[in-house]
Amino acid sequence: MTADNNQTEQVILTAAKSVFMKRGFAAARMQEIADEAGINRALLHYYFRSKEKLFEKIFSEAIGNILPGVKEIIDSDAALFEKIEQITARYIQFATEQPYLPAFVIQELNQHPDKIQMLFKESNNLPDPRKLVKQIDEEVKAGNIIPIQPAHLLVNVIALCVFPFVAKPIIHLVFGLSEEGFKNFIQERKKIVAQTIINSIKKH
Amino acid sequence: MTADNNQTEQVILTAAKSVFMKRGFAAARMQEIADEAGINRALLHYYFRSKEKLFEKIFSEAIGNILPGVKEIIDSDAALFEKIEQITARYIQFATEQPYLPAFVIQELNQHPDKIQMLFKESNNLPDPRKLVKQIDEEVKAGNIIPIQPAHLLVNVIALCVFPFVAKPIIHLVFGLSEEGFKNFIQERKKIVAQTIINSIKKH
DNA sequence: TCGTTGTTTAACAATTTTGTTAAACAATTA
DNA sequence: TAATTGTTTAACAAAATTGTTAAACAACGA
Repeated sequence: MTADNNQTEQVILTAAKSVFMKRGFAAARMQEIADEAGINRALLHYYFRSKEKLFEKIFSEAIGNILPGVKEIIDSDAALFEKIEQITARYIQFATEQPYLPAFVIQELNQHPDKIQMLFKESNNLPDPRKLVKQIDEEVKAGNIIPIQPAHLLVNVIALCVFPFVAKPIIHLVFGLSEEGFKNFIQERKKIVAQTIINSIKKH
Repeated sequence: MTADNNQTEQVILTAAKSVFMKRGFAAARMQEIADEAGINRALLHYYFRSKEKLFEKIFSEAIGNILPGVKEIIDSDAALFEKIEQITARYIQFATEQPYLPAFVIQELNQHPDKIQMLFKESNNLPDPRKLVKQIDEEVKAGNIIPIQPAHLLVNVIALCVFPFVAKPIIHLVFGLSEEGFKNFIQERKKIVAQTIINSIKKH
């Protein structure tokens, strides 16, 4: 042997993640994964029997990566505006580190909703929005924010965080941004998203 | 012959659009398109030589369908808040009628940015945001709205409109919505998105 | 009625992709 | 040093998919 068991397994997983996220399941090629891992296809199947199995591992890992952080914030005892700031900061930071991930998850989710929903449920980290929903409802009743349905507020938060990553090529195209310009744009959003959301629900 | 030239061509295009949008280019199968069109694969190639050619036709048609409307609003002389209301209403209406389209465009755009950007440019309907950008800058200078960079404001608008369609399966999952419930949720957003955006830039 | 055009059927070629296998080899461990 | 485990090579089997072709047929217009 050249490297130990665990090391190549990790190399393969890293390569597989990269290729699956760039291409999506259907367009991903085992050969490309092998190349990117610096090994051959035979060894790929030696470690992970099939493309499907490899994919499931990657996908589970990916969502296991996002969900706990969101769950933690949602369940915390922080005040609403604070939570919004935490969620946006965390989400944008995360997507900055793994820019292909949101589009990848969404893509596969749209193509095999049932299968993917299973993987989500199996992860046992699906955030339960009920506590946060209640918190929002109470802020509304207390008159601290304008009346808004919690579901819409939450979708607004996630939308503003995630969408720019998903629509990156369009943003490049429409605003004529360079790679550098896009990075800068994203950094700005760390402040702007929370501010936008909070302004939108503050009482005037 | 059974139907005239133009009729089957249209039937094929409709089927192809449906399949490409559900599956994306890589996962779409010529057989499925033929089935959905109620014809056979041979005839598919008789009309459109290859999968690629068929795809390009579908994609060009799809963007040719979105862009003019947005362009029209952007270039109009309406006041800013009015424009925001028009854009959101139009966008959500459009995505309601073609719910797979946003995810589809985004997916292909992420997978072949160069090729797809070409198709966008060829369409000659790429909205030029400069006029709207100027309008926003002026509203800021006039003190009518809080200071915000136009690019962020525009991205916010599109994000709030489009994201729910792209993330439909997640929304179903997290909020436990039925198909009916989702439709309802979208209808609510027609009002909420414009309101959210306008609140977020109004002076307090 | 004849020719044209659209259409189906069925078979098939070509290509791509996934997955398997056997043989040889390398490095580590007992 | 011998057994084990990881790894490569290369060839190949199997399946899926795209694209082509020839033959027959149906409908319509000239």
